[in-house]
Amino acid sequence: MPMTLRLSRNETDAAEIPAACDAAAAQTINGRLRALRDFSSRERFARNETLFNEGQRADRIFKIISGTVRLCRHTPDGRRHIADFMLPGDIVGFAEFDTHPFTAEAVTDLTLSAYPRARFEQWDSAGPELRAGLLSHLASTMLATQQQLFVLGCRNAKERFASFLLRMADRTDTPQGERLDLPMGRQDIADHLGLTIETVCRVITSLRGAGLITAPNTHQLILNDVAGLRALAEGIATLAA
Amino acid sequence: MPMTLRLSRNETDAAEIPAACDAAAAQTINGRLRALRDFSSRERFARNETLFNEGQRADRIFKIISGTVRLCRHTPDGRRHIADFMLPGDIVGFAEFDTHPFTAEAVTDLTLSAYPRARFEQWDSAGPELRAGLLSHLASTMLATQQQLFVLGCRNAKERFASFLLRMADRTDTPQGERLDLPMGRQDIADHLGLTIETVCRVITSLRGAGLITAPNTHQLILNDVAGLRALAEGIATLAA
DNA sequence: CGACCCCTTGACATGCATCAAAGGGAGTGG
DNA sequence: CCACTCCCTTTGATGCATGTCAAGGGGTCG
Repeated sequence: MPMTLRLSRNETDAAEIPAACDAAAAQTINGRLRALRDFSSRERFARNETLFNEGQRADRIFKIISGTVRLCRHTPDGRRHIADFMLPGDIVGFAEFDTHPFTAEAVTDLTLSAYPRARFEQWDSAGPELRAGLLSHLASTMLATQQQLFVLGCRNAKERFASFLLRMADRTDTPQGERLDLPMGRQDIADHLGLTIETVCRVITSLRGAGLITAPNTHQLILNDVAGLRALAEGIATLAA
Repeated sequence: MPMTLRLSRNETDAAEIPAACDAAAAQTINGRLRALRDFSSRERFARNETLFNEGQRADRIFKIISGTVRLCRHTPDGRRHIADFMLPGDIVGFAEFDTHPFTAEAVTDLTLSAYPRARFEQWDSAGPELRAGLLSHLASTMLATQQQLFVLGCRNAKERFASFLLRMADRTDTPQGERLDLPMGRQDIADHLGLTIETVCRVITSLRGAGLITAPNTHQLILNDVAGLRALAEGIATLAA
């Protein structure tokens, strides 16, 4: 979420509608990217490959087509923090200064489109819609980052994990009872939530014991009780078990 | 830092130079605010007064003239998280959507200028400079938020406090050996760093014991060894004591 | 079938929170 | 000017959530 834009489902969908490819559409972010199609390149990365490293020059904008990316930073002594995961439709690398503030790695096999940033930022042709779209996206990215800050600042392990699940379900439009895909491993989740892998495992066990979730397999969870999870995430409820 | 803009020292200073009040200056953020002078109001708040509450309509932009503001959120069960402190020169309320995502309270007695947001956002007259200025400020705000996320995600109490001190010293241009003003109380620092007030006190005691800092009084600290503090903050060094 | 990798669980350690109480410092009233 | 009071800070004693260390367990790929 930091330094990146996340497109709302609506806009992403709209971007796929050919009819939207007119002059007005070029004034949205996705419209602008579409206008740069001829300058873009489709690329693939294998699991755990690096898209770019922290400090590297940020001259391209990436739009995730399929797969998941993690944005992470490292401490000199080897600890890792995952600022956020980027899902299909998300855009990486737009809001940075000239260098990337984090490393981007493929969590799964990955397909993306890369656009030259310099062209994207030729503002001369940018209309008020694009400007509004950019500010609005920056604001929502900001909001998400601030939310995560709140989570790390105030909440315990179960609350953090519940927040994470709810956000993932929300981002992927997964309703209660459906299988929620978690493409990242436990260690990634732990590094995102400021916990250890063992604690994440224990929390999952505990939530499963409470009936809030079901775990068909390692990378899929079913949220049985979204309201309960929300109560847990908000700190309204505590888990007896 | 979240949802807010922080002006670099340079720009703040430039804003005070009358000669800068020409057409070009109206294309910077501070220039734009100055152009709205006639619509602005100077206001004062006493210590602990509330500027606005979370969820309240965000129709004004505030520029801190003197004093300190805390931006905070509360959990339903009473825990509090301070996203950031706003210092003189900082701007609050710019990057939000239509409602404030947090509560703003006066840490100390406070003077500020309030500007109508609607007028600020009449983009018709905005040139490329203002646009660049806005994006650049959003990006740096974002960077700071992400940095704080990293701190809360990866670091222990001493490291967090050292990071906090270094950032405060940096924001206030306080060099090593000079008194660093900490207008906020220990509880505020604790809520900002995701710690308890007792832990903050113990950390201070510990850093003082190590000679890294001196504490002339509660609201002033002297950083005796910025390099040492930086090593601590980065996780390179540990404190023996 | 075996090896590897990741996940899970258990036992133990510890950093920080919690609970409790004493120690300033600033403002107020005598 | 001093004493009182209130609020905040500091320190101490103890407990708990989470980290650390260690040992299986299960799925996947060759």
